[in-house]
Amino acid sequence: MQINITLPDNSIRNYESGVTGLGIAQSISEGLARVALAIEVNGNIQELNRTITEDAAIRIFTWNDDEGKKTLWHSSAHIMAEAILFFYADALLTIGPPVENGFYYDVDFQGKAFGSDDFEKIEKKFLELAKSGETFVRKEVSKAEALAVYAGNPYKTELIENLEDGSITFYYSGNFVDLCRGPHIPNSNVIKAMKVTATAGAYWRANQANKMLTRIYGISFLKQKDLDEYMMRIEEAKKRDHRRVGQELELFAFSEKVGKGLPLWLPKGTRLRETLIDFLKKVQEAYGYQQVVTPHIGSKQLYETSGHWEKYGKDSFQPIRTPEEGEEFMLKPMNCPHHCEIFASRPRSYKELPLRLAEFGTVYRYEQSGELHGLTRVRGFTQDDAHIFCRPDQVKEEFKKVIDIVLYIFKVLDFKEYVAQISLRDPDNQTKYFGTDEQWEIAQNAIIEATAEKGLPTVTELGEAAFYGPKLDFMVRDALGRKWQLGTIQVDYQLPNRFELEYVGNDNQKHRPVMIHRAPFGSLERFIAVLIEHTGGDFPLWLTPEQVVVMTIGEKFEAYGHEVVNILKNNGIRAIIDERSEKIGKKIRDAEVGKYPYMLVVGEKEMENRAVSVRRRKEGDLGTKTIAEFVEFIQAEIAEQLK
RNA sequence: GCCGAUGUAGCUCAGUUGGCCAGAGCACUUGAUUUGUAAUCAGGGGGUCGGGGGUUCGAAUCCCUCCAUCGGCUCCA
Repeated sequence: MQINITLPDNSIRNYESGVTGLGIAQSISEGLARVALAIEVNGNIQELNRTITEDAAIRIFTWNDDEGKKTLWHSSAHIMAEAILFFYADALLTIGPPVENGFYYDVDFQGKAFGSDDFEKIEKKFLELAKSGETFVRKEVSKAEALAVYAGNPYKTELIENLEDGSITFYYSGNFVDLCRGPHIPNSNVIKAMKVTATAGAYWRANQANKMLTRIYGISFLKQKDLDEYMMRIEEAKKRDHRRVGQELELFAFSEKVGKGLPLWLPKGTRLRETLIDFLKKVQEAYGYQQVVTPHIGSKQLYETSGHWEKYGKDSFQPIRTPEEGEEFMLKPMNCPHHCEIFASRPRSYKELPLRLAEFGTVYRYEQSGELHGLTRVRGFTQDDAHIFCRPDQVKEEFKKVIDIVLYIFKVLDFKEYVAQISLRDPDNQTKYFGTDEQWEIAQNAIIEATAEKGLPTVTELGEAAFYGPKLDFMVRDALGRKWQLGTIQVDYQLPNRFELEYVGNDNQKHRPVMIHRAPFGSLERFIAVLIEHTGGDFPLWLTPEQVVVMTIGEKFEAYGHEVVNILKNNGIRAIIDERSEKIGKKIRDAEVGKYPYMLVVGEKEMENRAVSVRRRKEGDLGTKTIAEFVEFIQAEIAEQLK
């Protein structure tokens, strides 16, 4: 019998019923057959060696497709598990999926230690097994059979019990068998390079109450060269790590004496911070925001009113007490309750809405010690926070304006690789949220509509909402590909209720405002960390801590050098002088390494002509300009960046 | 918080079959040099070897414990 196979280009080919994916690949080209890893048949990804007996639309996947990589890595997880069992026969296997960069297998070593010493022997065994040319053979088994095979393994038993009888499959490869849905690559011998990259603890089923397993991460490739390139990329990325660059450029530091997770901002880092703050203040002023300032602590009662105490009391620094009266105060974990009280400080009219209160508010949160990470996860940080109090009918419009601010900021900073994520509540677990279904419905729709009307591409995540409302988060990746949340915009009907906020409408009746929480950077600390990693510390001219280094040729020109610096400073340009008795080559090298954008060399001929020799970092000598020309030149460049 | 790893000068790192006063480069400092577009030369200071405890005639090196950091997990208002 003949069947019709539809290829991705919509062309149709005829095959004998029972043809395999590999057969189809071979009929298209031998080259394709050699690199084919998996096939999609009517939407289901499966092995190339499975037969196809009816008309189908297919796609063949290779290393160049995510599906191909995933299949290869999934198969690699099996081979790694086989290698692990070779050395640790008693180890209990659990799950071994592919991930973004490679794969892992979670193993219960039953008390035996597995450490970095094991990496090499696993890699060696892995390559040996791969080379032996194992095929992956699929077998359907009954639930009873499956349970019998895994009688001694509570993890697999638990997995099997949650599966439908009749849908359970095992995969045999070499001497190894694993409960697995598949699919797998045709033959393990295509894998030529593999590395065990890390081990980590991981809770069974991601639940802290369960036993901690040993997660072994690995990555595999079809070519040794690809592995080498991958390792090189990781090394390059590490050079951009904000913790390293921040130390090298003297932006911030940590001190054990001060406490972990509490960054100290050094002068240059502070200058960067202040520049960002000034920039954002100007933008926000243009959008009708008003700056406010509130204290770093607030009475515990404030947070009982807001609900934060109930929800996050355990995750906060514990309240501090006044010595005489025993009043309890909390280090503020949020600015919003304070801002609610500013709203409530006098009667409000509908005419003053939307009221937009902004504050660069420093907050303190208890983060688990193992979770602290450079500037991206700290215990004390400053939010570029603001709260918009508005009428319910203004929510969508205000939300759109905030999106405009975020997108403008990202544009100026040349941030392109972000993901806008709509975080909605978990429909299966609504008890962890405050508020009525109706309010959630309205708020969620406002966000969905606002992003749609702005044409902002978004992804939607259920269960990621705040306890008081849904939000739109802007996610970015750091140098090593880890995801972090930066900006956030959140709609909140709860806090105005809890603080009984009211305004008088044009009907002379009292009404409840809606709040929008928003922070385009999220936290300055995290934002700067990501900025450092995206730029490698090579900040845009307008933002960099010191824009110009004036370097003197000899001590005769020091007075002139200082004069140049003063003129630059008077024109709002951040400049310093290097008047060490070093050769000009040394000064230039230090400035290049220190990432100062402009170097101005001043010597005899410059002094005579009231000029400077301009050198742009990474580009080299740009020739001579008068001081006035240079001021105009650099100001034009800065203005262009802020457009 | 949990699992694993790491911790030698301000920074990057040498230094294990346990054994001379613990080393280098950069940085810092002093002196000489006054320099023309990516590293001038010579001297000097600086380390409770993360903290504490133990084993030993003897510990940076072996053991225990605490702390910090790193990679994950969990969490993230």
